[in-house]
Amino acid sequence: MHGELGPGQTLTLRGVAAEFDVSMTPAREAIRRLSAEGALSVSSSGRVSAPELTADRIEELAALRSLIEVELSSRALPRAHMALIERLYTINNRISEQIAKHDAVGYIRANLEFHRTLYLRAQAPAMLAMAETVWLQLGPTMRARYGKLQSKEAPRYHRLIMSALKAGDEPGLRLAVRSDVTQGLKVLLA
Amino acid sequence: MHGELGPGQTLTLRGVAAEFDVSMTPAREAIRRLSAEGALSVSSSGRVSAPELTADRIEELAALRSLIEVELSSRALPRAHMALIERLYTINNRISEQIAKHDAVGYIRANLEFHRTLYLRAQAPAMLAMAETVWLQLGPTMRARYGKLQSKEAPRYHRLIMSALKAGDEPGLRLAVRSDVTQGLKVLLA
DNA sequence: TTTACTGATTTGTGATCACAAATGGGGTAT
DNA sequence: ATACCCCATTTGTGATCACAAATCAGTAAA
Repeated sequence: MHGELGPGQTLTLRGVAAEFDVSMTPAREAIRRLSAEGALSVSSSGRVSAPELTADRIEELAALRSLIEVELSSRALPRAHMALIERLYTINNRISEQIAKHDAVGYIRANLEFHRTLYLRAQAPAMLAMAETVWLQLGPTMRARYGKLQSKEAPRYHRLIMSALKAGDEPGLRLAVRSDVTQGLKVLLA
Repeated sequence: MHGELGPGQTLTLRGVAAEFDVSMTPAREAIRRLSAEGALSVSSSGRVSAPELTADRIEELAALRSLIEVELSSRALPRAHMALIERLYTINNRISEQIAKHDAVGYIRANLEFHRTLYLRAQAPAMLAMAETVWLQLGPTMRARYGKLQSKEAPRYHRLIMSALKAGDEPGLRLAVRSDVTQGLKVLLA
């Protein structure tokens, strides 16, 4: 999810088992679970690797993000009080720090935390799980793109999201979230 | 997905292994994979069962169905030619037959085939997989409800879906699909 | 009748192993 | 230089096992 694996990077059962100092059995379960969510792809011979997404699939996943996350933000809006918005500001500053450090994994992690913090307020665990499944699938690709990008500014639409939250402006919030996702898509397809 | 398991019904590794005449290992992988998708829930002690959904969660899953399936139908519309629509008619008749036979599992299966046939045309595998994950989670609950319902008529909105397809009417199609899902939700919460 | 306890049984977990298939590299022939 | 082939090694799969925890039934006490 955080882009610790690049697209196409392969994993072996014994490798993962050794890395976490367990036997093959738990490693196998973890890998199979991630494959079931589409986070890892298995070749016909059973070998597992981080997925290399086609442009079509990236577009699909971005469309899913948009559908689900707009709904999540909309459901979070009535429950969003000031403490939450301040927390979002803090996280947003952390995002800028990670960008300054050129830390791709840190950037992705902080960016997702921004979104998750907002969506947790929606009290919609099934939807949040769906959104996270999508993030999981996009992780390796995001890392590959953001790793190459130098000196990107902090996500422009995050400020719009926060001010729409503060104003209780639902249409504005929906638009801001959709724009943020779309902007992310543009980066991935650039 | 088809409601062969009722809500709360428990599964054991050794039970599934014996049922399919394999060892515990493949049974475990299958069960863990289904748990990862939310199709089975695991208790804190690791025991697995078909999920018993709360009303809140059912509403969430129905909202997800609506979001994703409306989008899928919309993407399928430009590619839907006459042969597809005729196929939908055939499946819809099969649905009526299953209702007449009071076969809950057969009804669910045919109903999902109707939707899947349409959505396959969208050429959006990631979205379809998401929709199927939702169906998977709703399976046991649907069976429990439809099993009790006697003499239900065939889904009213399927005809609307087909005529909107024939007319190339996108807003009408979106509305018809949303109505069909909403109608299904009403049955589940009744 | 209900509650509490206890021992037999069931059950998930992690580990290990044998085996077949796939992979990858080095050498040979064209 | 390229394509092909062959063999050592890696890798996933399914099976089995030991063990601890949880579950369940049956009994006894209140």
